[in-house]
Amino acid sequence: MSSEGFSIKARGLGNNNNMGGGGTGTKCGRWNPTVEQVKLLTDLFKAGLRTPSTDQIQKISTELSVYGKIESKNVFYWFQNHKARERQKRRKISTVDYDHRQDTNLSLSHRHNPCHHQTPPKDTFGGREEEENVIETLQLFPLSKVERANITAASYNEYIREHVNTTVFSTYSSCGAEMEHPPLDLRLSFL
Amino acid sequence: MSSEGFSIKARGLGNNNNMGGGGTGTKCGRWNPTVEQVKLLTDLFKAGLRTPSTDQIQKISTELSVYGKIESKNVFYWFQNHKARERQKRRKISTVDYDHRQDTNLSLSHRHNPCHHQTPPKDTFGGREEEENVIETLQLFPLSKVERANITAASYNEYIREHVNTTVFSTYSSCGAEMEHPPLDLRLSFL
DNA sequence: GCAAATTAATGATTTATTCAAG
DNA sequence: CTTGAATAAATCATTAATTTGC
Repeated sequence: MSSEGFSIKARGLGNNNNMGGGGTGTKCGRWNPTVEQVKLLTDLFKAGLRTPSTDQIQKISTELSVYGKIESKNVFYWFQNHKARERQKRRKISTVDYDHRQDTNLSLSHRHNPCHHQTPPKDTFGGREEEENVIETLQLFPLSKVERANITAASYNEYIREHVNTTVFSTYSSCGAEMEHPPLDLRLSFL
Repeated sequence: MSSEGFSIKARGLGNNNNMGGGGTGTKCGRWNPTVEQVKLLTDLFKAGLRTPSTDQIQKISTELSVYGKIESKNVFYWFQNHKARERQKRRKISTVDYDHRQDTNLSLSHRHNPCHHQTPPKDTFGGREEEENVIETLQLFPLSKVERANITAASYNEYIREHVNTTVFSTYSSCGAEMEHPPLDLRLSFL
């Protein structure tokens, strides 16, 4: 696998430098959203938009470019981060609710709620403080048709190639029913 | 309303469960798993166990019996249901997607296209917290119809790596936030 | 008041899970 | 059972806030 023209970002402190040093015009550091941009993005998020499609990202990006430099990826990342951090924020506060698997909270052990996994029905909506229920003008539209995404192996190869060059892990073991799972092993000892 | 109900649990160990413990007078209609039981079962499932053998079921059952009443069949059914419902959940989403999930036309580029798959956070099962109202598709006007090209964290990443370094336009037009914010509906009209 | 030093936010990447299709 | 796709979680890195000493 010959690496092509990708460069690996030096991780860890070490490389600092002052990109954009001169500060003249081209500041290549990172996107720095203007208040208008953030406002719009936030509104969209509040309206319920969580993971915009490429098309939407494109439109949003174009629209926001009026307020300043911006790229599609910035929009994409913004939603990823915002979504994750809102969730994270929530999680920190309410350590309750249902079982909330994972987390491996070491010291989280009680909660005797006869939880029922899967209570998917219409789910009791509207609880979590985020009540920004879609505004009337916002309509949920069933977009067009669909097709299954058929991605060729090409992309996967590239993906692998990228990672192989940076980190060698590919520890796909998947031998049998059990896989490694640190904290879990202890609990599975009885099997 | 201040019925409280759930308050933040101090990280104490507490431990209660055992409601009905030995099945004494408990609502013995059907098995009502305790959190510990669900936790372990979920962990096993996550670890890859999908269809435990009779032997495994027996062991699991025995192990879980310390947390409360349980029978082998409960374990058996749990796995059957969990597996089926996880799949069902996923399918449901895909079906819904039939309306909006456009997909990438992968036959377009030779390299790889960024694709994106929109998945509503209906991860109700054990864990993801789904708070905020999530909307799969947010459309103000029925204009968009054929969308393709989707994005994904990984692929977008590659995409960026491959094609980045371009489109660095400095469209600084408005340097500041001056201008009131029009109503949301108007501001989102571009979508 | 103003910068260097420190801390808080948050943009950008990487890694780990998960479900499904072949 | 292998591999494709798509996240969400975790982490890294840089910019804005702020604190602090002068």
